[in-house]
Amino acid sequence: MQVTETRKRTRRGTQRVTMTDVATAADVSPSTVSLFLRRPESVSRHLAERIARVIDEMGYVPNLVAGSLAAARSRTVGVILPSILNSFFAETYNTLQGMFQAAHYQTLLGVSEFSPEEEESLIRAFLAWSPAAMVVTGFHHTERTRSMLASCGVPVVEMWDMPGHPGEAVGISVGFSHFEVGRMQTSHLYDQGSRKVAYIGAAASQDLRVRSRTDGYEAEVMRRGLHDPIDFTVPDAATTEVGRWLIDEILTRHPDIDGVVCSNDALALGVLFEVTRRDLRVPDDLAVVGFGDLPFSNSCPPPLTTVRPPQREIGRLSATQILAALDGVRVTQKHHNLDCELVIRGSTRPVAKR
Amino acid sequence: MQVTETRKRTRRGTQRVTMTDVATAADVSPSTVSLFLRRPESVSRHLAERIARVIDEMGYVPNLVAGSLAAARSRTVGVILPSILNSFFAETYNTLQGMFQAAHYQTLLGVSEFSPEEEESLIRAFLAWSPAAMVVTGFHHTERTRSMLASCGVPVVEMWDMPGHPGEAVGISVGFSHFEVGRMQTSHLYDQGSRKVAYIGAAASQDLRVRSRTDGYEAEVMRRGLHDPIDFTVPDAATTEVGRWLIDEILTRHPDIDGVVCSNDALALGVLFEVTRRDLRVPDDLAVVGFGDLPFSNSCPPPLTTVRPPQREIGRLSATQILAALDGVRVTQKHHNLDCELVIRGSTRPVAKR
DNA sequence: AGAAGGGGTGTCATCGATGTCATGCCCAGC
DNA sequence: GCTGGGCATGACATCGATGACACCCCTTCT
Repeated sequence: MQVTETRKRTRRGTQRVTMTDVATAADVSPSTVSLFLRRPESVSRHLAERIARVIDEMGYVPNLVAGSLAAARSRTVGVILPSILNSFFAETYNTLQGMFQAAHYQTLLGVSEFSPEEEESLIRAFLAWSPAAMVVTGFHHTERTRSMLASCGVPVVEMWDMPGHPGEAVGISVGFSHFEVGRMQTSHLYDQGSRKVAYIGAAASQDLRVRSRTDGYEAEVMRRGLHDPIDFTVPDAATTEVGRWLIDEILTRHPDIDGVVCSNDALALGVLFEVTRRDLRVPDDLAVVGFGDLPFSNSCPPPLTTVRPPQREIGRLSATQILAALDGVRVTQKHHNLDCELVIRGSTRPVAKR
Repeated sequence: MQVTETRKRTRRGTQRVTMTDVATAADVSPSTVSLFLRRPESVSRHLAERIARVIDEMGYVPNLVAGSLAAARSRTVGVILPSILNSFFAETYNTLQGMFQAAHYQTLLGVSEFSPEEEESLIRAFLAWSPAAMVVTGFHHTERTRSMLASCGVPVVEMWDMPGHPGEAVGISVGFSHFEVGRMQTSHLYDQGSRKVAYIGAAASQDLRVRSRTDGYEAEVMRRGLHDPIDFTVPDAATTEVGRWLIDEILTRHPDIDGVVCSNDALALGVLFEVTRRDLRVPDDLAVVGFGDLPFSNSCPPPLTTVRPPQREIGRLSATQILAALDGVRVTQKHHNLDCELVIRGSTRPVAKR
């Protein structure tokens, strides 16, 4: 019967295999193991093979907590999204995650539910983990968030928006002009024949980007000068249900509108549903333009004309900027403004012209 | 001109305010500060106030990395979801996050894109951070994932499914029977008058839960014995577009079906769109039942009959179980099977009966 | 042949907390 | 007035890595 090793049981101590265990087993020093893990090419082939074999045999998993403490940084990138309820940011997130993973950084996701306070608490929590970088959505932060981000000493990207004035962005910005989106949506409706265009929006109380799009709408309406802006924007979440309800309200009060701009494709879908119920024809009686190009937008009857944000490109560029900064490359351009694409489909294109 | 303090610059050393700095400023020992942060009630009021003030003044942020290393665990819970593209899991995640936050645990989200290998890599990364607990989706893991989860020594919850046989679950399970969902969907169609019911599904190659629902469908079809099962399930993502395409295929090959079960409401929406285009009436010519009760399901024409999974309850119960385990409560029940609700709406209820 | 150079490996202090245990203080009880 | 107990506080070793630097040994150049 084997005597149980009376290893000097310190107060703590896990069963975990440590780097020292590996080093002992491979008959090298812990530094060599550490070096092997970080820069395998600077360890001789001979030892590298032996260490690799021992690591595999012992099932060694490096303790990132200890590593991060010693190095005062981690291979972790914090990402904050406002919501995962709609698929708006999903593509961007997937791109970010993919690129960071390829560079051996781990992505951690926090969801702020559009609340700057919640965002602050998430960022505080992330920073306590000494991340290598942070990616946040938009510029709408609390004062404390701004100062934390400004002073944390890691690269920060604010994505999905474009700074309206200098100093609005804390870090690098990667996004597009929501004002321009609103203008583009509205302009397109006039161009294809609408003469009285209304706007419906949702979630504006929380999402300042919706507000910018509305501003773009109003500017374009004023420029055309055919009528006063008609803006029905509510603080509720942007759902199909709310879209139905809003268009219902608008059609009751302004039965003569012949075009509607929606802050979100989910709302636009609700508009299509309600308009169908009322036996109006789209786009002949009412042209509809949305924003987001959500998964259903191409398959509803009629397919939805919409503005497609550069979701993937935002992710790609954000990750590129951060990885460059982490590699010590000096930032040449702090703000990256991308273009959105107007995807013209059946909801604004008269059937005759198809 | 003030002489720069020639503090003995150790090789590393951040500008960060440490607990020792706070202790010095408050004229107490670091242990007391630590104790105050972890159990404020066991520090005298007098000191507590002083420490709190100093912490606030100095803007001290505890270094969770150091804390986790010392404690060999962290106040972090890792959650793995298969996807954030659809809003399926969003409600569950929000509930989890909310409950963990209330208990001062931080939630970290990883997205596996339905890939067991990707899941393994995420779990490996999370475990390297010594989380307090793990929440994963389903039972479809790699062998290494299973052994990592089994041996990591923290509470593990597998959610959104029900073990089909003992040993399928590694940890605590919180979910429902997808087989039963498929059965329920199918049975409802027969009950409301359908005589030939087809099944359309997507993402089944990755998502075994879809497979279980299909099995439920087939079992019910066999039980009724009116016809052979008609199953069109494809590996593509479950989008509206795919739904249109699948129902198109089915109606071409089996024009006589009068009911269709969809593995997902997004597919069902595509079915409604395509059926509308073909001038068929729902539910009179074709009854449709979906799964998920997505945000649009109540507002499309006609509103979609669907099976609503207990999203929030899954989150609530998972968090409760984990928090109990972390509090040292012995687990009394390892498997929690919840019920889904059949939400009957216009897509299966004949208009006459309304 | 001796000096210079350089790649590979080991030593050791250190990162910033935690948790155990010792200590000191205060007060009640006899 | 002395003892004992309980509670608040402090000292100190420790968690598992990293990274600066020392060192060794072998090659190459003069």
